[in-house]
Amino acid sequence: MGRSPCCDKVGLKKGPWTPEEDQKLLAYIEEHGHGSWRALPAKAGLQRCGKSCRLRWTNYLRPDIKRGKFNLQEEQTIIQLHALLGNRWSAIATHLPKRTDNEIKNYWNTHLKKRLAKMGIDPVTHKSKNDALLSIDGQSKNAANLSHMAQWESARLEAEARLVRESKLRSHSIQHQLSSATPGYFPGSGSSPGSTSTLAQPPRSLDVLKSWNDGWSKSSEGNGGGLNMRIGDVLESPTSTLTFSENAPPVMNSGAVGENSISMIEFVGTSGSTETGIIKEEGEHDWKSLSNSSHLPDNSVSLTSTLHDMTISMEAPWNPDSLRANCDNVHVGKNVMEEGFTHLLLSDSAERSLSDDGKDSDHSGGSGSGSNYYEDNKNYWNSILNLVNSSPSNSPMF
DNA sequence: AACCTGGGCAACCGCCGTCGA
DNA sequence: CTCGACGGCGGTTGCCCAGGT
Repeated sequence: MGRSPCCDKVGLKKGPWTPEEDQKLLAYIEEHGHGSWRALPAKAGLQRCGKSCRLRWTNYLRPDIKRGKFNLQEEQTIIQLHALLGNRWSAIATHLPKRTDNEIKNYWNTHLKKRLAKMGIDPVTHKSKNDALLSIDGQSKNAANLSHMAQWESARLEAEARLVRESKLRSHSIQHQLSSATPGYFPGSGSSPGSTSTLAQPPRSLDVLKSWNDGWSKSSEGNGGGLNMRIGDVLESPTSTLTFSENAPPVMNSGAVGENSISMIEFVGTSGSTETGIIKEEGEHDWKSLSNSSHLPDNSVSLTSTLHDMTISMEAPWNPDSLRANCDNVHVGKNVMEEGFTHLLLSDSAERSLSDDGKDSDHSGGSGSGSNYYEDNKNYWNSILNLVNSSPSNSPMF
């Protein structure tokens, strides 16, 4: 704070880069590596600030960047990871190694966000907007929301742990590469240094973990009873850390859980409501064609990503270490990635789409489709967990 | 042909976390 | 422990261009 902007210096150029500038930057980095970004412009003969050079390099000039249209799988990955991680573009970018966080962010803001909105899905919460209109009794609502929160955070914990592990691995491998490559740039290396944010980058934070712990610590002091958490706080910001009300501990079914421990969340579904959005958009050929080609009765495809209607069973205390170990044991097959994802996101969820008359079905009482819905939900989120637990390099989609 | 408008994207801005002196 | 330098991140801006009027 109070620090002067890096480009305050008079004479430094701003705005679009010229081919000559690109060439200078490229040539310098290829020869010397970027080293200190602040010192680079002078050495490379550029009238730019170091930050501008870094951005130009990471977002445009880097040789391992894949440009052009996002394919369907990339879109799905972005959507699902966004559901987990929120606007943490760099984290999302780690699963799309050839895409920059900036590119993903732009694509989200200009395409995917609008698409989800048109489908009736809140792009922030990834919930159907119809949810807000459904009225259910207070307790079940609280329970559902608590479950929502718990599952959400569980998935995010997994993702966070995954990032920790990946960054460690990357740091390790990069140390190896450093011995044989120019600093800061590894031309021709088989495995790219990753996206913008993956270059030996430590995870940004484990704020979720911390919050969870904090919340749980608080809860241990509380009555451990009701479902009184502040729903809005939890639900409205997938990117935020958790907020627990003073007297409203998250409810864990299990008995005592030690301080600083986290209870394992298990996806145990119940019947419940259906929240859907319907894709009926002209011109969304990829999505639409998929729906047509599969076993769908019509063009209606619902994209259900809710976390409702799950109950959680807190079975055993766990901690970040156990979580990490748990992640290590997860192996995701190619089929899961290729079929499960597409299927779950586009086809599977379509089976619970709304009817064309737009009338939402009433599932509050747990209709006969509830168990299927539960299965779908479980599979959906398991697939996301699989995604975040799979190494990008292992993923067949890359 | 000229003008308007909206979409897409590169780049900038400001804040934050980390690290070393 | 403090402070400054630095890099990274997410939000936002503004330019460019294509399509419409």
